[in-house]
Amino acid sequence: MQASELAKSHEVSKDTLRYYERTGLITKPKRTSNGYRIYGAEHERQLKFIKFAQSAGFPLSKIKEAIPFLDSPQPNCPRLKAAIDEQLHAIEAKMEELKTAKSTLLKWMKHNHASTI
Amino acid sequence: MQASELAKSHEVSKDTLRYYERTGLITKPKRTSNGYRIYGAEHERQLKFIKFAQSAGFPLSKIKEAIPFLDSPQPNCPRLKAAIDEQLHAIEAKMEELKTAKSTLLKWMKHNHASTI
DNA sequence: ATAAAGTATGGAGTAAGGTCTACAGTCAAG
DNA sequence: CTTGACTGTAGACCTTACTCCATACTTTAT
Repeated sequence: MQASELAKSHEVSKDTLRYYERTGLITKPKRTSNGYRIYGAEHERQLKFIKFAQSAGFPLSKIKEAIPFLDSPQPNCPRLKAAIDEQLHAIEAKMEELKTAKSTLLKWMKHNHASTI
Repeated sequence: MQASELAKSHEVSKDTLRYYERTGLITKPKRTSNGYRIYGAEHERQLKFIKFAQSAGFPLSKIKEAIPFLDSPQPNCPRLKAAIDEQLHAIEAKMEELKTAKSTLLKWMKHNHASTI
């Protein structure tokens, strides 16, 4: 698979693919004799994971740490488990924050002036 | 009130105060004869508002637009109301996203490998 | 054969929200 | 009167996650 095909099917730009490669988020693809990158199923898995993890709020730096475990031989990696756990807590915290923000906005909406804050 | 007092009491750095002033987020404070800034209750209100609005997810650019209405003579500003409404929707959307991310993480936690994604 | 489209490279630029540096004037204490 | 803490300035730098640029080679289509 060439760059543009992978890019299109995963809704990223070719630049982003190169960026992910540079920063070690995805593994370096093999090249054709002319130097063109050849991507495979491995890269699709990685991209899928990256997109999910991003939507779950992980920064790329954290995602990068997890990538090696993606096709890990040991399925019950405790480090990965810990990372997930940590992120679950982060998500809960963020949801609490949003709830608070929401109720403050609602209160403010009613009174409609800053002293409510 | 001098810079460091305001900075400390509102948990921002003096640099941030200067940054906010430069970018028009807070009003320019008067100066003593030697050039030192003198902050007042006005600035405290502004900082309080900025911090709240940030926690509600507003970017500084949006916050800046709202600052003039903070002590607005018209209490029912429709533009402000619209902005709040918009942000409320953004918050709801974000919460939905988080819920999805959370349930995916939980599923993943059970199966504990990437194919779950 | 030639042009359009695809790929490659290193490096610069962007946006947001600060943070830091270097240099200088000012004020309170010993 | 000097030392140290505080204040000021302009402007460079930081982090994150890209995005764009100039330039150049290859492949595909007409």
